[in-house]
Amino acid sequence: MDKSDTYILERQVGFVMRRAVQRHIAIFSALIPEMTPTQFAALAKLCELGQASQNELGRLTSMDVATIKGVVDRLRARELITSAPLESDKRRLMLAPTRKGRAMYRKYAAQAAEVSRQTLAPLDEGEQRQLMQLLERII
Amino acid sequence: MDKSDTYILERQVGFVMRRAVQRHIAIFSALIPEMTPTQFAALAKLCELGQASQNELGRLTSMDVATIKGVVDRLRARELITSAPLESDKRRLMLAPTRKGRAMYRKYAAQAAEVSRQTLAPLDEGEQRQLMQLLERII
DNA sequence: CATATTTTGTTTGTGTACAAATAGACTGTG
DNA sequence: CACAGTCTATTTGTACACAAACAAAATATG
Repeated sequence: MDKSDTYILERQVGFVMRRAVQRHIAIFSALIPEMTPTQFAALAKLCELGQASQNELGRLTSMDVATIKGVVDRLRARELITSAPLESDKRRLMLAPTRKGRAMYRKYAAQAAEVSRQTLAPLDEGEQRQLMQLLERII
Repeated sequence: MDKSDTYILERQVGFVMRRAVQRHIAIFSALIPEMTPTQFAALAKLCELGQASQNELGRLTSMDVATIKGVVDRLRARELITSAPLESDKRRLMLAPTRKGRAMYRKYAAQAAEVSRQTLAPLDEGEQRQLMQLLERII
């Protein structure tokens, strides 16, 4: 039995990425316990755009239709965003941040950047850039 | 408003890693539709160990107690593993792969390695090693 | 114009992932 | 021995994540 054809869980990208994501989420929820990374991503993107349909927002935040629906429902329940059917295209549900949602985004944007900083803290600046570039290429 | 203090979702490690994991899982389920990455990880580790308690297996595969329970339940339902309380310590639930479970692991170990290969395919060998090393340091 | 196709959103079902509460079994220390 | 603290497993509740099936609205194409 050659060692090279042994499957070693700890050396698989999927396993290592899953653990890195776990650590990232732990850092996020320590710094921003008020919402999840996913919710913040959706809110941030919607604040950046001003408004967007649910489908559009899902595509831009890499969430499928069922996932974005749940996230939007929870953000709306907390009155961070509003939703209304579009007159000119009744299929589409237009979303926009509320005043409260924009305030929430402004309040935590700096913290969210700090989450990224802490996640990457074990690496020096060059390594951080490298990691980001490599990750972007395997998306 | 300085561009440098703008929060850009696409440049956050968490977001990029989440997308990379999504792609990885898509590759995995295309190559191994029979089980999930998590289930395969637990089965692989258990085959490597021969046997382990549920708690131990959870720690070694980075799954918390509730998560590993669900995974174990599903693997047992498919008769890929067995479980039995340990005589010498009645708190512990000892797990072991069944013959069928070991066969399943052998059958898909090469495919699972191929999943890692395809996930990293956009990178050359040096870059692949680099990415793995950088990821391991932010765990 | 008529209808085939596409787009958007919803619903249902399954599978991670984690927090918090609970219960039973073990261990250590007085 | 007693019992406080720890360990293992279970349960409940919430939140992604995705597949598949569905309905309604819009668009394309003949």
